[in-house]
Amino acid sequence: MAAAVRVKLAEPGRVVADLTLRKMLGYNIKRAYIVIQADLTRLLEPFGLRLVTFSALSVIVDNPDIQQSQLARTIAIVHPNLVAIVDELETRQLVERRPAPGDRRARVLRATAAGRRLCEQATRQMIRREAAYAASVTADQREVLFDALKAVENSISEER
Amino acid sequence: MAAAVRVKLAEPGRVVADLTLRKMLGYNIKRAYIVIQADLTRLLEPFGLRLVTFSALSVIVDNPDIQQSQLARTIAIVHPNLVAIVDELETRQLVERRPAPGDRRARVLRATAAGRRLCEQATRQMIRREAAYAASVTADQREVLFDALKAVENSISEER
DNA sequence: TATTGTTATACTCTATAACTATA
DNA sequence: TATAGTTATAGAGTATAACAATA
Repeated sequence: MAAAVRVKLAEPGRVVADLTLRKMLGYNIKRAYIVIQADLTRLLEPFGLRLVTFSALSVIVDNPDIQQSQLARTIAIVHPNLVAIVDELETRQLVERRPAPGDRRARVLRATAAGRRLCEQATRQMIRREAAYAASVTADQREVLFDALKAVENSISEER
Repeated sequence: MAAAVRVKLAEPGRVVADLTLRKMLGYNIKRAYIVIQADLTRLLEPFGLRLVTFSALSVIVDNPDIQQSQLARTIAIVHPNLVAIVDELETRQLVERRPAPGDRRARVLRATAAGRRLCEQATRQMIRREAAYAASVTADQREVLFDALKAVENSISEER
């Protein structure tokens, strides 16, 4: 006669696990994103930058005289939300809005010397922080990680 | 005599790139997370589930009689926010709140038959969708991706 | 008719403070 | 004194609609 199977319930102290979820990329990437995002947000705080303002500044530095609409598309935010971001950077005199030559609707963005300097400092810190993440994986793994993230991102984006 | 270097500006049509940002894990993971998250949210819509309600349901199914506080810690959300999530699942009769034996403060969560069924169906769809992502990377790359994400997540979490 | 920049607005997600009832 | 569940609330982040100016 078979003994009754006793289902193990969740008492305090019992190990509770998200085993099913951990098999899914969506869940793993969310968990990793949350901690990285919090970590980098903290890192940028002394510079008075948020992740989005840093991203915007970085792209402006790399692409002098970029239009706001181009910037919005590049960093994947809807254009109404970019206004406050550029306002913030402009108020701190890190970037300038100038009339776009040849299109009187548009305005082009250019980083000031102070903006370029701040961006450089922040970027240096970010790279250093990233190196700390990389310490937990090999160089090969890091490369695969980057390539796989982009491949997945593109495979989904291209569908719609 | 050297010709004056003409800086290429951002005209409409010019390729604008986030090259500096793309060297950073934080940026790549954010971009990938956004598209995956949107994709999976769409997938769960027909089930009447959001990503977080699906996560909660999945952990409850896997851990019968888990306490709310344990669940909150497991899926990394602060406990006040779990209340509405469990309310939602309970209203739809996917889970039940029961008094916790031995601790009259606590309540334990158990999935109903309907909850288990819905979770199973949703999980099957999620796994199928994940397989589509996996098609853009090799099996080896997928494994490295998962391991690297967890390694990075843990390397940051352990610091604080 | 479409696009650029803008304002206003709403909705989701996440975080904190504070309460109650128990331990 | 600390913990479990709860309520209320506030702050990010993100999305849509609608407008003026211009293409």
